[in-house]
Amino acid sequence: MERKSIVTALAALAQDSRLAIFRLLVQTGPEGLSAGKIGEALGIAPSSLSFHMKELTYAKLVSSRQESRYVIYSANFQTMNELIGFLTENCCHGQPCMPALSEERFP
Amino acid sequence: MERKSIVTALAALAQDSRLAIFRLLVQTGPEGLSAGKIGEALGIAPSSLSFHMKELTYAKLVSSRQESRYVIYSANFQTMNELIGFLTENCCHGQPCMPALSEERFP
DNA sequence: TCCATGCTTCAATTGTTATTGAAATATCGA
DNA sequence: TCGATATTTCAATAACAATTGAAGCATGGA
Repeated sequence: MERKSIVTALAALAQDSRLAIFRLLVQTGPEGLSAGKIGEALGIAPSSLSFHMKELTYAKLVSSRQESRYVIYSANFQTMNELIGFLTENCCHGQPCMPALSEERFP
Repeated sequence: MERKSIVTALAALAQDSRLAIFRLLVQTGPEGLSAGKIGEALGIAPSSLSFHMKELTYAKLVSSRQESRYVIYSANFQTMNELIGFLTENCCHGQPCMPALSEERFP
């Protein structure tokens, strides 16, 4: 993942509604949620939601699939990981620095 | 860490220069770097750098200390971790989802 | 085929952010 | 004390992002 894509992903997450959407989808898992459910769960107007989903999709943080007349969105876990990896890469010259923080992060 | 602080931190990182600054400081470790060194390393003008450091400081992603006439900045690792924790919290309802990703992230 | 539902697109408005150069402040060494 | 170095502040400009409501486009059921 290149630096430009990382900035795009961070910018996509750096917004109240989108951060809430992304987290909801992360917690929901691969089965995802329809646009309608997301909007309802978070109190976001349809056109506004659509705008935000487009940003998240462009940043490759979520994927969508059509299911009859619903659009189902789900989190893209790989992008999330590449993001985290980028931020922490080669931390402290690779020297031991935070032994307490290496617990399992993904179940 | 509250959601508002998370958005602030993400917004601080969602910018080319600041992401580069933060990464440089993460890789440098606790000893940190002076403002001048950072600007020189990344080709950022002093006033612009100062603006960005203020953003990163406000977001608690970096800390600074005065050392004679230099200002030394260093990454705030705790904030970085809280950020990562927030994004991945309760991933997939807590069900196993990505066993391959649990390798140590911090040396 | 027609209507209702689910979602997206568009245009306008408003607010926020980055960059620049010049000026200010503060510390150090001669 | 004076000049040089290190950094921050300020004001102006230009670019970008979020929200709203109305209109558009599919899909599915009566």
